[in-house]
Amino acid sequence: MTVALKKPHKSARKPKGDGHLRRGEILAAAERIFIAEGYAGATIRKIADAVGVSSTALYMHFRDKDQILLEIGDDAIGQLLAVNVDIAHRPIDAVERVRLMLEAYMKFALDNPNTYQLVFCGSRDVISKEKQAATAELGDRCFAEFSGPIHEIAAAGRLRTGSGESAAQVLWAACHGLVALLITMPDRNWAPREELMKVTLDGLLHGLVTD
Amino acid sequence: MTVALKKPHKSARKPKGDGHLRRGEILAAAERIFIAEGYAGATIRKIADAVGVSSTALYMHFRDKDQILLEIGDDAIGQLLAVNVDIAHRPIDAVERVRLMLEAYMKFALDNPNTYQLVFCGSRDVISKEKQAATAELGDRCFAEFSGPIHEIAAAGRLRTGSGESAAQVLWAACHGLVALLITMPDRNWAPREELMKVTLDGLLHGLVTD
DNA sequence: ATGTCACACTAAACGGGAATCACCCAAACG
DNA sequence: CGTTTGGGTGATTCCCGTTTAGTGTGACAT
Repeated sequence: MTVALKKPHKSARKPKGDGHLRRGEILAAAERIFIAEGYAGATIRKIADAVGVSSTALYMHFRDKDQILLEIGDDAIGQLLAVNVDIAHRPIDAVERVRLMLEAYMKFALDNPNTYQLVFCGSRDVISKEKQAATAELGDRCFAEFSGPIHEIAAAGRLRTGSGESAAQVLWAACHGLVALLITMPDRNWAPREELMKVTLDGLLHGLVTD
Repeated sequence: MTVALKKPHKSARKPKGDGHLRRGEILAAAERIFIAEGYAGATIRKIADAVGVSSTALYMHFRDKDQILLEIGDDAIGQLLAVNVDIAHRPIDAVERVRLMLEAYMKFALDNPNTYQLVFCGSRDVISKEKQAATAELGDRCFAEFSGPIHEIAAAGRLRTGSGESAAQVLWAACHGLVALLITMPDRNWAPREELMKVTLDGLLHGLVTD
């Protein structure tokens, strides 16, 4: 057809993404918007607009909105896992490794509040369970890395109370609670964050572990 | 009144609610649905249907959906506050009062997971800040009641580290974290709940308070 | 060159959410 | 009676995620 000669491309269409390039663009735009505006703010249409593509196009590359955001969450947990693995290999006391991991965890949460909420506060309302398979698996590995040094402590008979497993869960939960509250209620009269983190870690580690 | 003798008016309309009776009906229906199906499940239309009234009618009695649910949340916090006040007046050691309050808090959360999430995990996405005035105030009083015995402990010089305020915040956060995780990730391999709660309380209290 | 095939993409629509609009009806009051 | 008024309503608006049906284009076989 002569059409191509008359007008180069009257369509405002984006050129085809070579390979799976488009998928990456979508993820990048989605992450940017999600980080800035949270779950509800990151709508399919907004993401599509940012990429310069129709909203329908997102469904070529992702099953649904949750899959996009969960993939972002997976990335984030992946980073966390890497940090934990790194700390796990350091030749320092197990208690110190535990402390470093928890500090990194809380720092991550406070630096990425929306992503943290998505992954760790995702109510059953918002994201259905089946979709979280990959995320949950990464989370498990993250927790396993964290449990390592704690089981060392337990094996050394340094645990004052409870099993290694419950100690690990309790430590995680305490840190989760702190950052979750700081994130969801930022306007309360909180003591300085560093002090809260320190009191949490010092208090619990001193309470759970004999030296 | 002859009204009652006349025909019951073929209109499918509900008879006028005397006083603000209708408002209570709406709250009751909303609470039932919300407890069973969570925030997203409790839609305006569903609540209206349950009451037997058009969805528009809800806006006669409430500014918007969030006001309905927040009122339910306020009720719940009110109960929590009452429990805390009761415990606060018991003639027992301050540490024991703290422990009882936190146990009651966690029991409340686990017994009312949806309500707990609404009030204490409500992301900024879901419920805008301004609307939470009453809820926040009740929460403050609840926390103040909880802080009382902790400041007693601090004043007695029994605090191992940090201020009374930070100790109170950390204790609250740790318990919040535990129940929040139990609620949002019920399928993980948790240690028994009683053990987790015990380890959290024993650990932190032992770590923070000298005896 | 030419058919035709597959794919990346689109516009339009659907169903369902919250919220609003313009009305309406019956009771109460004078 | 007429008027007011407060508790209602159905239709509508706007936005959401998602689906459907169709389209332009590049690649490849002929």
